[in-house]
Amino acid sequence: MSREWILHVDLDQFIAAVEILRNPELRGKPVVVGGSGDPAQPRTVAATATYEAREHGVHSGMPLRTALRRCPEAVFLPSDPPAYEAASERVMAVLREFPVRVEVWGWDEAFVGAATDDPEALAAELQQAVRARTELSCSVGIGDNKHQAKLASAFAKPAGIYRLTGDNWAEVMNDRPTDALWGIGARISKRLAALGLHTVAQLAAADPADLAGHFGPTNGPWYRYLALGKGEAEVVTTPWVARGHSRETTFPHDLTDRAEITRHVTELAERVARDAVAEGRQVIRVSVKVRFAPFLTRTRQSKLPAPTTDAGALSAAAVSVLGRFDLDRPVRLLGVAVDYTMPDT
DNA sequence: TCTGGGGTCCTAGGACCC
DNA sequence: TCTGGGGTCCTAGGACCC
Repeated sequence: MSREWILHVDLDQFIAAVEILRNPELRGKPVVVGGSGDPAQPRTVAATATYEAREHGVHSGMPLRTALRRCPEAVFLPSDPPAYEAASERVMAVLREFPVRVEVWGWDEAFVGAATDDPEALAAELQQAVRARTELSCSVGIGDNKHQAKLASAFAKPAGIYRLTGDNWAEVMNDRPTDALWGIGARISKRLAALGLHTVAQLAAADPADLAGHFGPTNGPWYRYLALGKGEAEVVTTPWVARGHSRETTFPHDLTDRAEITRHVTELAERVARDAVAEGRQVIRVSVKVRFAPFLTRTRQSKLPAPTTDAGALSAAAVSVLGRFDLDRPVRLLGVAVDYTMPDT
């Protein structure tokens, strides 16, 4: 008797795997990918590191200069988003050939909805097809909903299959810390711990009204739902409509000259305008982000009088918003973000 | 370890209006 | 008149995720 399952397909070491596919000599070596690939460049971090590099204490998010210190023999490669995008599309195309529903969740992940009486067999077929057609390895999690399937794929790594459902949720998850849940990070986990809620089981047993008082009417009760193993179970196959778009730059060295800062904001706004035109979207709000040295981030935003994609109008708006900052400290990052008008609203 | 870039969603507070 | 309450819009910031 077949029923609905949610599978989470997670490509293993995706970025590194794509790089190794292009250059097989990298296989088995410590490889670090990030930025322009120059480990001497300050303020650049690793997007990913292979297991061989991780053995030296290198991990994603680590500054490249630190990675170089820890693993001088590592191969440093520049990040190449178009290559990852192309590889990702090949994988998603393989998944779509099955009689399933596919919801793409970033470059290296997808949720798959399927009616089957043997989800493990389907998972194995997906893995084999992806490997045969793209030479990429993936892990597959099986669940009643996206939350369970997502956690399950992490337990399946590398290249495995794992089932996490209401049947084994408590047994597998109850004693884990709250940040094991998908949607609870270090900050919330710490605040929960301060309330005496350290484990998933403790959070599941907490009073929803109490949680609402501490974390808001939506978030508080939602954290408890996560701890109970609940989650979204609908696989949406229609393409995602982006809410907005942004461009930002961290400068290798701080900016102090006002004219130079204004010039960079103008350029970022023009890039965002080109992106909006390319995506065929109208802009309704413009935000400017300034990160001051050493690491203080501030944003200012402004709703436009009317939707537009005009580069001149967007840069003028961004520069006007920039004028509301006190630029009395060195600047390490500038960003321009826009919100799009949404169809049917 | 001196901390990227690109997203999404939620919350809180003030303005404004009735 | 010195003062209520609700609804909505806008802004700034925080948290999370890949």
